[in-house]
Amino acid sequence: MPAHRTFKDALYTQFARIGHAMASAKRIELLDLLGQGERTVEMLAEQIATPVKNTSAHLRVLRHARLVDTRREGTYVYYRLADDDVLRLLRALEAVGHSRLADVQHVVRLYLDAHDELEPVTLKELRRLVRAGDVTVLDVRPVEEFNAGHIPGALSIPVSALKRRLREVPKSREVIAYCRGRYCVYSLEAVTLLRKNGYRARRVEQGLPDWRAAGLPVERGA
Amino acid sequence: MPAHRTFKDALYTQFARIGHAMASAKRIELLDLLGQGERTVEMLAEQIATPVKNTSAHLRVLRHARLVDTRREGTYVYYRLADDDVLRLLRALEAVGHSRLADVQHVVRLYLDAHDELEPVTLKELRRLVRAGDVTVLDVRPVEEFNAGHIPGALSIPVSALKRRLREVPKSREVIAYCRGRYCVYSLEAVTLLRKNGYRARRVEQGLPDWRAAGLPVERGA
DNA sequence: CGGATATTCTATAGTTCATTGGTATATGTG
DNA sequence: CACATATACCAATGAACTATAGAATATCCG
Repeated sequence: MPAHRTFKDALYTQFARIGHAMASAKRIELLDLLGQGERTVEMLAEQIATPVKNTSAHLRVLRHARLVDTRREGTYVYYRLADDDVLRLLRALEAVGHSRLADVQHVVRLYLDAHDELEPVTLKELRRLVRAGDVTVLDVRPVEEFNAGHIPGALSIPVSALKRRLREVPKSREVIAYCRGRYCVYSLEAVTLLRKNGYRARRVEQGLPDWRAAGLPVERGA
Repeated sequence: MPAHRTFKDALYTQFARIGHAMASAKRIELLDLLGQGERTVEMLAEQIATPVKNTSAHLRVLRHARLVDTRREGTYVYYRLADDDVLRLLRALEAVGHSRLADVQHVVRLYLDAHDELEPVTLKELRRLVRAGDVTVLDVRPVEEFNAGHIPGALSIPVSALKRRLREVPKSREVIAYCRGRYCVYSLEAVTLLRKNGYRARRVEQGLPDWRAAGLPVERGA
């Protein structure tokens, strides 16, 4: 076998390891969650609705492919994406899936677009609206995620509490809700609820990880 | 099971199909080759040193994931990347691999960097040099690839014929050799040969697909 | 139409992977 | 130090995948 063949095989085998790490639905979901910020195994297991044991095994595969890193704090192990390249890779994967796989479009249309007649707000537009200051930006993710980082000036009301805390949202201005990203349903539910109660409301198509990746400022804490 | 779980499972399963398509060394190599331009099954089989039968099977997986499309011409079937998003995905994968996998760095260093003491030329720099017009740009890929698209003004001498046709390269100016991309060894061999014969020569780190992807002009034909 | 070429489909054996039960390790607490 | 908690490792099983041989299809050419 010629030397350059050995080289190529070795090289592409390494790249294939990464492909393999992303060849499972649960693992992609894990990466997507970790795009939000670091999480413990337990939190991840709950969010992907999978036993801790399996989650741990999947995380091991991801760690082996060097897509995630860990940090220990007491008895908890926190996982996070290894670096920004990984998020870019994930987004590239989703872009291909979204544009090429008819099934993705079908699934998304079924669950998201159906409830979302109004054109969603783009990041660019959101940024402009935030600067102009004449909208209420509503972060509907769980409070911990809000605290870990959010769009400056955003109001935090998790979607689970929105109905109860509706009075905190001023009715005079348009509400722009955001959550984790393109495939997150929280902001969708929020917009549906708000409109039902007479608000003008739209959702942002992308999420906080994209806002951060675009180099826009992120605020921390309550 | 809650509805949103069904949705997520369906969605991430679709994305995992793409991951799976990229979970094999041969398939990534195929994608990399197709990044150069369209190819028949036979050509691809030869280049990845794999029986046509197996190559066809791998291509089927790629087609199923909608990463490649085909076109028939007589008895030949030409494969090509489905769209530019796929090339971006491939590059994102390589970027992660390159930055995160120690093995990749090791392999690359062994075969490429060792011969390449001089800093390789970046695309941006190459563009400037081309405009200034004081270098010879040398395309060392096979003639068919050159004809399918090349950097305007480039001289075409496949690396296999370079030794024999050395006199066609003017010695007065620096030579910048390019080929398929970061992991292509042609330009490396060319630079080694040129230097041995008293030329000032460097290689471009990226390749024609990257040049094209950057929106720079491509010339066709001989 | 018949033969030749390029490619794909079908079937199968060998291999790899996800899942899961059992067990081990690491850290904190009393 | 014993014990509880969170996580990781090991092993066995069944499912899924790869490589490959043989048959089938599609197209061209005369």
